[in-house]
Amino acid sequence: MTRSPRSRRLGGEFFARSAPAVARDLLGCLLVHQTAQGLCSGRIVETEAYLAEGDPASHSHAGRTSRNASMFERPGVAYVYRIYGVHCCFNVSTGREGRGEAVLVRALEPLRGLELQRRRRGALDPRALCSGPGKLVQALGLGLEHDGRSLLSGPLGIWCDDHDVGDVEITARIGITKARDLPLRFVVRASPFVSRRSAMRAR
DNA sequence: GGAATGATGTACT
DNA sequence: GTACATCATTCCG
Repeated sequence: MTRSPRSRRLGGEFFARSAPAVARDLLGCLLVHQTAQGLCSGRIVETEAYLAEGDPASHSHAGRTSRNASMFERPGVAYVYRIYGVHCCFNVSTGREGRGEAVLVRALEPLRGLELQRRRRGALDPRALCSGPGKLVQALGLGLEHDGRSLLSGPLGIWCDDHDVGDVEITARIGITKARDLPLRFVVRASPFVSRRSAMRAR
């Protein structure tokens, strides 16, 4: 696997596009988090788009609330929420400010800070470190305190190094009960680091 | 005030 | 494949 020497931080214009476009283009980009413990990063291999309209599965579907407020923030702001009382999921707001769109990052290929990531998650196979939305949040040291923080500057950000991800598979989203049929999940087909659950379900 | 519900992960059969 | 931990948010009365 090659790494380009040049990488650039994604700016507001990248996230200002529609959620599906952002979700697709985030594949291959690097999610990076710098803490006092060290720097951790991973290459994004699985995302899901959640829309502002016509998407009952989106947290913004019923309008703006205190929980989902970050989805309505300027594009490039983190939306982090707790799920099942146990885990947290990491999203980025997209589209026009106030619209209520976001992209959920579901899986990473761990890159830098592997030791620290293992410590946070327990001694594990690299494929088990970030292969799920709750896992990657834990591995990178993210949490609810990052909700509402901008990714455009500061210790948490997304970088692009023009890595070629190859074939992208587009499927239905995982783990939702509404709008199960919308093709809004984007997966790097060749990656062994994606979440394991299948999008295919009998209906 | 009370109850239902999850964009999950892990362990176990 | 199924069971369940665990709690903030949301919705209803």
